[in-house]
Amino acid sequence: MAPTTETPAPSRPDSRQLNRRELAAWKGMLAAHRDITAAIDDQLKREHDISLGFYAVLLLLAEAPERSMRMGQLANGILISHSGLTRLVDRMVARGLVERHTCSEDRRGTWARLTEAGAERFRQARPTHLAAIREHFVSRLDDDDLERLARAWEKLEDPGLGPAEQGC
Amino acid sequence: MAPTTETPAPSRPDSRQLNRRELAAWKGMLAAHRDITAAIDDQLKREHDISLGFYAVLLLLAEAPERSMRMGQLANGILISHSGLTRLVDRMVARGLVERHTCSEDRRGTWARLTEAGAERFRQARPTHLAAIREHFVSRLDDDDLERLARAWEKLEDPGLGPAEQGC
DNA sequence: CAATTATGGTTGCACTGTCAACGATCCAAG
DNA sequence: CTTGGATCGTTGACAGTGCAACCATAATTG
Repeated sequence: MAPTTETPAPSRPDSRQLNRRELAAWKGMLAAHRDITAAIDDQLKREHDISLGFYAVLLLLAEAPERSMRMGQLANGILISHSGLTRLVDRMVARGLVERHTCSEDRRGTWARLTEAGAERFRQARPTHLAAIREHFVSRLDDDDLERLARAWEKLEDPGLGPAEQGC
Repeated sequence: MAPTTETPAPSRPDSRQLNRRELAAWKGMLAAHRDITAAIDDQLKREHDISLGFYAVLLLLAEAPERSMRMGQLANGILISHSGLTRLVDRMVARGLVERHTCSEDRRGTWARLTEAGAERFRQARPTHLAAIREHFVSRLDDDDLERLARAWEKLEDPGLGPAEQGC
């Protein structure tokens, strides 16, 4: 049950300390995630005046039929709470990137639809977003690294949760 | 300049689209980070009534000489803004886990010191934190995975930034 | 020493997010 | 129908964060 121990003498009752390799793998992910997402967010803000949250919504809507999604779908898609999405969409509406319209079939529901300005903003921002992911992440790893990473993430997926579709 | 293209015909001017492997490696990191940190944060809150932010401060202080650090060091250590740290420490002081005391050498400066209650809380929470990292991350990967991950993170480190010591 | 500049930390404000409570609407059971 | 519960989205109260401005103190320089 404990096939791999690096420290020969686990003398302390400080059970389950992480060894150097485990620590590097763990802390490295935290640092990489923090640095890369911050860099991408900064760049989107500087060059296109939108946050990463805005971008996520633009992406999902741009790829959706009719450029529209129900609020709930959208919230699940970008993994944010319903109330969080309400306010995020509020801000995007205020900026003219998205518009709300209630649907006739289910009058509880609300559709969020990309405006033409929103679609245009997305077209402008997407190359920046892709280039930033390349610059800070993809281009620094070789194919083998990427393949291994992808497999590792699969092993980490929690079976309890659904697939949680999220945009790129 | 484009050594690896998976799609044979990059027909669109949609330059630099990510291929499937790249996308899986990237999105997987986002999902894994989100899920794991949320799980750890929840568990710390449930079992020890502290957030991950609290834990980071407890950890750094517990390992520091005199259980004390200057506010600035601490902010750098957990990678938060100075103002963010001020308020984080405010909350910890209010809960009796940390105390402030100005230092005599440089009277601009402030030390944050772990109280006995804070040290005790850390002793209680640490096994939970370590076990959670094992459960959600380390135990699902083999030694080879961990080694590859650790190497990958090194490749991603931005040389512009300092080493950014952070606790486990 | 005085004047200037740099540094450490806190505060005001805005932004972003969550949770719990709510109003509206739909649907299912009687 | 109508009543009772589920579902969809919004709102209020609040936690947490960053930025820029600020005060106090130190360090530098004339």
